[in-house]
Amino acid sequence: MVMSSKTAISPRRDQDYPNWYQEVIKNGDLAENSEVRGCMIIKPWGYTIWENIKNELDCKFKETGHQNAYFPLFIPLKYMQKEAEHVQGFAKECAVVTHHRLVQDEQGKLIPDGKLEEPLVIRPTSETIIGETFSKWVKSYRDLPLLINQWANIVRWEMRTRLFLRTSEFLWQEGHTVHSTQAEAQQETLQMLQVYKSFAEDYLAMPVIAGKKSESEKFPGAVDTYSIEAMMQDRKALQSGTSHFLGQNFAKASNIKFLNREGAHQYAWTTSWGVSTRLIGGVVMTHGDDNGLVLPPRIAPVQLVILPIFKDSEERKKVFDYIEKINHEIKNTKFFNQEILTEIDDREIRGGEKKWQWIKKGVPLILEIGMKDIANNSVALIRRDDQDLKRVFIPRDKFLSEISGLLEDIQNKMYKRAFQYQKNNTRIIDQWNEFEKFFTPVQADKPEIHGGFARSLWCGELQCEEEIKQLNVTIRNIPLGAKPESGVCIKCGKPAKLRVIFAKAY
RNA sequence: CGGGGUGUAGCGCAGCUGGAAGCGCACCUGCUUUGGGAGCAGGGGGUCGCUGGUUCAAAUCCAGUCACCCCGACCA
Repeated sequence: MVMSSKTAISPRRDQDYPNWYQEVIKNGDLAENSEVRGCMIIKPWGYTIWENIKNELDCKFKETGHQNAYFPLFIPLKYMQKEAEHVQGFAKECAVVTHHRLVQDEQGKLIPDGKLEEPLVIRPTSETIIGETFSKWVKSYRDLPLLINQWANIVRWEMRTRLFLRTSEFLWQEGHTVHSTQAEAQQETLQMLQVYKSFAEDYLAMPVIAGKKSESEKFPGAVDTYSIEAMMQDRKALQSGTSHFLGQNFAKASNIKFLNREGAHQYAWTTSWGVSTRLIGGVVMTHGDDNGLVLPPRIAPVQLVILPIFKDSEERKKVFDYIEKINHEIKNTKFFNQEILTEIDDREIRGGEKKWQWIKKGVPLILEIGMKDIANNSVALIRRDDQDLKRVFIPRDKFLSEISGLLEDIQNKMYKRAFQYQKNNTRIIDQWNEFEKFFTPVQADKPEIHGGFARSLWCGELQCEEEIKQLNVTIRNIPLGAKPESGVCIKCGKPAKLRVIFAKAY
């Protein structure tokens, strides 16, 4: 079939970004919508990416002293009620279980029966039930710090959903820790934020801005919420991870108390932090191009795919012999101390289509091997991060000695490109009219890609924040480590010291 | 909950002035092809959302009902 457009994905990013996103996921075989409203089916290619993310993060959590545990999916209604702000924040999006069996009516239809005394809420997050548990585990300062992580699914009944970015059910990890002092809990909060930041940058090649959330954007029940914010290619911000200092709010709500060295009862200090399958959406929108997904080598399910090219069974045998040897030698080299993940695609599909499938799946390196290569003792290599997808013929031995470096180079270039994009679309703005113009599309009916991150001064008042929201722009965070400045608020003109990130967001 | 729209093959759709259920993609078989997305030939696949009504005859007309989508509201 002749493609009507030159790119593998249609529409292109500049034509219709949200639609492009959906198409990349479909063509990249990451996930699909399920029959269950708002829920997604994560397909093997997408799930392996999640497993890779999970494995790496899990190591980092353990390196920082955390242990995994598992808590119930069902939360008794009365637990939810314990922290006032928390209830308010989640009440509107809870799935509630009210019955515990099914019976058949006269027509043979199944109907719920056996009403529960107390309804159960499917966890939208686990602060409450973990808090209840921790109150039993923590008796003495000797029990602290308590550093727990859970890998789980959670449910938030969202009105509008988008694959990976916002679904009713999603996968995540939630860390929950208890500390004897405020300072230690605050340090933990920032430490895990840093773990997220370096993971996003080193593994996902996704540059992020770490900072503190404004009062209105905080996690319900938290004292302070911190986030990492990434810029997508439509220049909108994606909150990619959060870390919360919960103060003593949940300790008081769940009665987490301990005896200190002086023998006095004291409420503990807690934190929680999480990242989710949303990160995959972030990878798609940070690196994807008009030919589909582009995966950072460090989380790619397959780092190099080998495509055999032959005409008949005689050639087939020769090509496969050559390929097997090369594959074996590739496996003897390492990438970040791990065996390079290769796949020989021997499916009986025509070569061109096969290649494009891998391009759309974002595999970092594609190797084509045919009779020419055997004759020349070479390989044909395509780099996925090369916009033109040029085929380069290089000597076999040269390729083998360079493969690890090639993957590293792809990883680094992907980060640099994304970093440059973020930088190019971040502006210091100190005039309201410039701010307004920055965030207003030229075509009102069909907005083009516009805006970005505005670093502007803010007085700290909720009212200004609310007024700016009229533009669909919110404070993403207040970057950490910023030098104090004196100036005036972008909106009201009153004295301001905080330079914050304003952006449209997912 | 308001405003608009759509339900026909796995997906995307046509058919809608009533008269034998179709097209494209995907799938299967064969032959020819194979380093930028193959060609030809053949083939499989349907409770036309559901219920009722009008009619000799309903995917088509009418009524009801259910589901989903888009724009608001809500949420980030």
